[in-house]
Amino acid sequence: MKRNSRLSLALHTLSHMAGDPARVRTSADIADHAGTNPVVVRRVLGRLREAGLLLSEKGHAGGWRLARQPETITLADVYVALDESLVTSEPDDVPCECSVEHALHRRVTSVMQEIEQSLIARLSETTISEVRGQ
Amino acid sequence: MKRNSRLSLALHTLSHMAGDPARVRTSADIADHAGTNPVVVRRVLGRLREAGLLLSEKGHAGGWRLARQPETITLADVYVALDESLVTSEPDDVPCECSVEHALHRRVTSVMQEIEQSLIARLSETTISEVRGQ
DNA sequence: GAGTCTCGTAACTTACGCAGTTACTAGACG
DNA sequence: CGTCTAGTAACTGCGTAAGTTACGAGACTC
Repeated sequence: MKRNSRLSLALHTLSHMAGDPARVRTSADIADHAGTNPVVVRRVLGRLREAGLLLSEKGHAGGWRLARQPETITLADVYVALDESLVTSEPDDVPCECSVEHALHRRVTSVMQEIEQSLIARLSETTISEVRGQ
Repeated sequence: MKRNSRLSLALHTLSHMAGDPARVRTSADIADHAGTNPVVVRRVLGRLREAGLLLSEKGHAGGWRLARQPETITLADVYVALDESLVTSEPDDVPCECSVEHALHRRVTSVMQEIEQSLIARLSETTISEVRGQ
């Protein structure tokens, strides 16, 4: 995918965790299963920890585990935690005097934001537990 | 923006054309107004020509103009013509044996496609003529 | 306390896409 | 024939993200 590399890794990992919440996994284990690098895993999962979805512990027997019951974590929680966005809401950095461009930008941005809300609403209908059962 | 650079250029140009459909514009004129390069303009508008939205003519007094009445061209037509896509529908190139990943991929792709259809439906409610009037 | 295991993070490399640019060809007009 | 335009190939530059290496900070075992 494109921007969904992080999202795929996060969802994949959390879905597995939902199947065995007690198990603590190291970033090396996760990276191995996902076919990537431990540092990449820590970068991505670090965002989920900041969002309160995961806990991480250093040292012997340390690693990653869910911070909440898997039934309470939705795909939307993960999407939002990773700051994924369709709109990219740039701060209108171009000081354009063209009224057509302004009107257009407002229109498109408005539709995009509405669609993004629909996406989040749809993603929030599925929890990371439910995905496993397909 | 990110992937919306082409879309912005296309919509901006077509909105102006909607205000004066008879006028033929050169890629140099368009590039100048949009703050970009004639080759970039031809690349982007070329896609719209392939989609039947624009006509282009070479030679003296040549240039670009609308192929249809501006009232019949919607923002969705432009979006689709540019092959914009939220899903990026990769052909599942990873031969992953992990059932969790498969279930996840199906679920996310399904939601994304549904959302993309909503986006196109919303964009099709506005024509390039209407944008001018705000 | 020494050794080991883990996360946290900085710094660098690599890959990729896209805008921009240059330069050329192909038509169209006068 | 000269010029004006689009069409297109080829290259550069830039930004983003993944991958990699390296090291520091805690936490546990002995």
